[in-house]
Amino acid sequence: MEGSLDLLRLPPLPRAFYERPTEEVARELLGKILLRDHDGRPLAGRIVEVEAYLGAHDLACHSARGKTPRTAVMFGPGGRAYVYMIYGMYHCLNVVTEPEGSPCAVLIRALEPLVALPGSLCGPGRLCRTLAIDRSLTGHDLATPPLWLVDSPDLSPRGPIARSPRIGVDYAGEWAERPLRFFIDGNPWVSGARSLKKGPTRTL
DNA sequence: GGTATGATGGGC
DNA sequence: CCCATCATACCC
Repeated sequence: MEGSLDLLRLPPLPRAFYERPTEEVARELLGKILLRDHDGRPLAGRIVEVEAYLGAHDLACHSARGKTPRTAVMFGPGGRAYVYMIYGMYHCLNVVTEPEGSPCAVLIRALEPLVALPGSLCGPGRLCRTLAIDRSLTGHDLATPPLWLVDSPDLSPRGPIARSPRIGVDYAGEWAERPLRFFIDGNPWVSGARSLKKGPTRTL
């Protein structure tokens, strides 16, 4: 945990970072660092895999079915957390993007651990379990503890970025094929290395 | 290497 | 009924 104290001092990403086109934010989130203060334990990981969800027209995006209590946070300003429960057992962490009224988000799919951790950060469900992230954090401002994002040019090498279709959204018609999953090519912490079909992949 | 399936709960 | 998932079981 020696390095964690330095991480805690890094300035958070400003709201303006998130209130831009979602695909741009998704790409630039690769390499950024997610910090979690859980009961005083500092946890940290570097983002290596994300998916962009482009709003009401994107049939894979939860906001495509309109504004509901669950998805309301996506309709608000950028830079807040949207956490939902999936399959009754897991949670997924999203970062709300674009200005108020444009209900878009970026799903955080995998992190590379930066400190010793009690579990895996590979996969959206596992990373939420390991970092103790659940729906109580929906609406949380991701510029403040206990869950926040920072940039560290020295600690955040990005490597070659690749893109592919998103995972688990086959029901979304044409939107299922759009290459809106972004990941650091070759990074061992990227999910889907086992039996998941990743679809066509290309480097940027 | 691969595919199949159950767990489990809230949203619509 | 639907899942933006994971772990386990079983079969090549």
